[in-house]
Amino acid sequence: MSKITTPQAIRGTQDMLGEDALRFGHVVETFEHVRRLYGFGRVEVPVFEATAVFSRSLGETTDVVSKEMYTFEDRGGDSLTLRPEFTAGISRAYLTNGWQQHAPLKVATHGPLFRYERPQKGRFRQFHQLDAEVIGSAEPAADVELLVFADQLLHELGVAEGVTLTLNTLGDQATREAWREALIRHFEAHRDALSEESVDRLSRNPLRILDSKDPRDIPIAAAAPTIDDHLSSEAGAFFEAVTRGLQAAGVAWTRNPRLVRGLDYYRHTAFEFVTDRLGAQGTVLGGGRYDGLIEALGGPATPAVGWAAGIERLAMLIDAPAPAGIQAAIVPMGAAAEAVATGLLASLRRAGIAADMAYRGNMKRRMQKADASGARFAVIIGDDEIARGEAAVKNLVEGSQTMVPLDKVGEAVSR
RNA sequence: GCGAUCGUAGCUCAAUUGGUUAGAGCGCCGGUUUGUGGUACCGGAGGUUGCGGGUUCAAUCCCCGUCGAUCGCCCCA
Repeated sequence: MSKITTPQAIRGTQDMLGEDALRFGHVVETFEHVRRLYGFGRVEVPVFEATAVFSRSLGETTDVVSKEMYTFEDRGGDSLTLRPEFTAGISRAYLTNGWQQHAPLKVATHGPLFRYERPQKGRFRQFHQLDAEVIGSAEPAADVELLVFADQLLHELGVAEGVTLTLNTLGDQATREAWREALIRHFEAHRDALSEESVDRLSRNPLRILDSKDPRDIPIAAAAPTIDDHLSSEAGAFFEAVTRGLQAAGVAWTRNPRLVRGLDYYRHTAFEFVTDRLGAQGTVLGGGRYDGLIEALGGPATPAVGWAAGIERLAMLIDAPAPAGIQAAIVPMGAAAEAVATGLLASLRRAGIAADMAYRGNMKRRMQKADASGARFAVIIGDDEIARGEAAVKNLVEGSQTMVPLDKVGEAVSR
């Protein structure tokens, strides 16, 4: 007889219980609350899509597509991919459902995402994000609203301290191309002094040299031409409008001219809320304007802007939420009392009172569980109480105990 | 894909330069107390030291491999 080996969890997945689950839930609940304040409707999209949804939006040749997506064939031979981000799926839904009629569409969602990466601090293969998008508006006011939303979320989570909003503009298409060419010229001139990785980046993704961590690259990146030298007047005015909006709303920010996005469809605003409290994974919320994406999916030119935030990373930064606790724990003694207690438990819960009862155990055991559950009251029912139509209600905080008619227990434990 | 560190009870950790029966706290179960929790005391269950191989009279400890975890690099939509 061979021993059955327990299958292990997949690398980079997490199981959460207790405090971890509380933290996660608190982040999500706070997001749901704030998103309503800003008039963002809830949107639900599938966890998997045709691979083309993501490969078109990311560019077919990138490492990201070839190595870092969970892609597989279904039984019909179609290539499917577990979503590595929200934006592409929401954009696809926008097109295939005719949501243009709702433009500008303000939507928010949260849920699991999947990337085939080596796990490290704050980085998992199945991870979870909050997401907010405004699709169909080219106004800088949309960028401002999303940024103020993000800022309020971080404040309500209590993590704004030590988190800074770093902001940049990538300009319009002409700006971006001119800047890119100037950067390549600059780095090409210093090719010999760059790190091996950055020489490689030079041909693959030159903008990324700007945020290299290698000490050899940092002075060269610091001396690189900035986008401001190439900013068209329209793009400059757009950025100006965004920063004025932030000023008016009282949101603090700092300019990071080296904040970039690798993909061509990003235009204008790019931003990241960063902290130094999470090791190498300092970005807690990031996003920007992606005016070119929906066209890349075969749709009409559609301006859009959005952000996403890692739930796990936010959960690591917040203070531990207090466990919920319950109002009343029912402690029956004997079979007759259990029947009465089952009825009382149901009526308390139907009245909106959080109550619980152990499945089994003697009185001592049940009292211990009542205490451990954080209940404020224990409702003790034995044969004596049943005979009198009463229950003994014990205040577990103060230790005092009174007899209460069964139909008044709800009031007694609501104080 | 690469590098560093680490795998001992359900959890957090001990165990002398390699040494004979691998310990403690917490948790769990029971008792002191068959109708009263939190504090206290007593007892109990629970281990192939991740797995496989090697060196040795002897391996939790040293060596090799493998699996896993953590942190970092790469990447970051």
